[in-house]
Amino acid sequence: MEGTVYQTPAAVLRRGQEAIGIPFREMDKTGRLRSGKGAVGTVVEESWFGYTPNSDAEPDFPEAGVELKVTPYVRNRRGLRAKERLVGCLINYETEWDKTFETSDFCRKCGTMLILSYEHRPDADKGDLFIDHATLFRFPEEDLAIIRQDWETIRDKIRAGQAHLLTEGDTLYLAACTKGATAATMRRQPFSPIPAKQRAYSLKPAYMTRILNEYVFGARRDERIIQDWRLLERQSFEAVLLERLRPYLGWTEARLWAQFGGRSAAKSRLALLLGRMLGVRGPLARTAEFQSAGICPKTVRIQRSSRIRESMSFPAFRFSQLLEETWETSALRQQLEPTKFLFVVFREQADGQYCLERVKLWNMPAEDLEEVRRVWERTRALACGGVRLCPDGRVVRNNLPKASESPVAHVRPHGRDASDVDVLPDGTVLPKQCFWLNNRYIERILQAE
DNA sequence: GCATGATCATGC
DNA sequence: GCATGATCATGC
Repeated sequence: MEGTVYQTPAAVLRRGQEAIGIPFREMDKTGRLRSGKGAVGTVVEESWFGYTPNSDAEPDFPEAGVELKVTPYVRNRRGLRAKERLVGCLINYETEWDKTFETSDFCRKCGTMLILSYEHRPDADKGDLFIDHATLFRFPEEDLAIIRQDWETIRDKIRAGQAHLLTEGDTLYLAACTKGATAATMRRQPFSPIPAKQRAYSLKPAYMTRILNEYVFGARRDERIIQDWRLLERQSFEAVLLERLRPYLGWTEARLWAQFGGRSAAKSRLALLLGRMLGVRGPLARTAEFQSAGICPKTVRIQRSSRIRESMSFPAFRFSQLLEETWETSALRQQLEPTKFLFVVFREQADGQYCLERVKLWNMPAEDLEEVRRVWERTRALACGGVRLCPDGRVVRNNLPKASESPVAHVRPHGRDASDVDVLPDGTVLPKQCFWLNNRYIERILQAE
């Protein structure tokens, strides 16, 4: 309470446990919820623990060495999912480059956290929500190995004078997310004159989802690709993946199926094979590492002509939803920015068979994400009465952004068929659409080394 | 050969 | 039944 000094982690935990089940309305002594100012996290800090919120590099309870995190989750038909990333502390470009992981601001601040979880229900009044679990959390060694590599990736980019090129997709669990009133909040960086966006250490939504499921709610552990985390002391996660796959490079699809047994005609069959090659029994996307890092496998077939025939689709959007979003909150940005894509590349041989050529872990560079943003903004602008439809033989042409108009992305239909439609605010009916990454763009990514 | 619109096949 | 990842088909 007011003035209470919590000396030990156990004392902080005890106070956290006492908060379970109390509606935020009852907890709130300063009327924050009523005024709409400040999130529930602030209410818990101020009214329940009795201290002033800070975002500096010290943990919230310095004597106990514990940082407090109040974090929401949502339930859907597929279970429980973190509602948002968990933000730690600001990244001080001027000082962090000179540290080790152990002495970093992130480690000092978030090495031990008290995680208070609550279910976010969109239609409920915030005051009715309440904390349901209090968990003292330290990163398990196997996660820490990946987080340390992530931290080093961020530090190395600062050292290389590339803080302005940081993006969430650079890393697996720990990310450098933009932070500030606007993304335009700029900071100086020590090794380049170019100003960089202010960023904070954060745990990605996908990793938070696993923390909640596995460590807070005690769900069954997900299958691991890497059994022995000590491997990660010497090699990056990517290097371990590549090493496991090396024996199968050059194999045809038929030979791979012969090796692993079974067969599938599914369009995702190449991704299935990838799971077998990595020695995973269940779906690859369900493994702890892929799940936590939000790695998105994409199979790519390169034709004899060196061309990739198909562009890469994303889930269909609805124009009504597009108009409600800002770029910062948009589904498209969320699908791209924190995501690592695992390209599984098969190349067509002279006999027409496709052979595994390589795999590549990739995330979209910041400047290309900006180009996607322009395409997104043009689409959004057109949605307000600007879409023109023009029947042409058996197809209906439109004026949405085309592949020929951007080096990176375009918009195209993506429904079950022509009867699978969406409606514009002005009542115009057109086939469901989605954003695509241009096949030319994917070719460029895979050509670059 | 390529861009664009249209549709397929699977898994949940 | 539907969303999703992936591929097909037409016309220039």
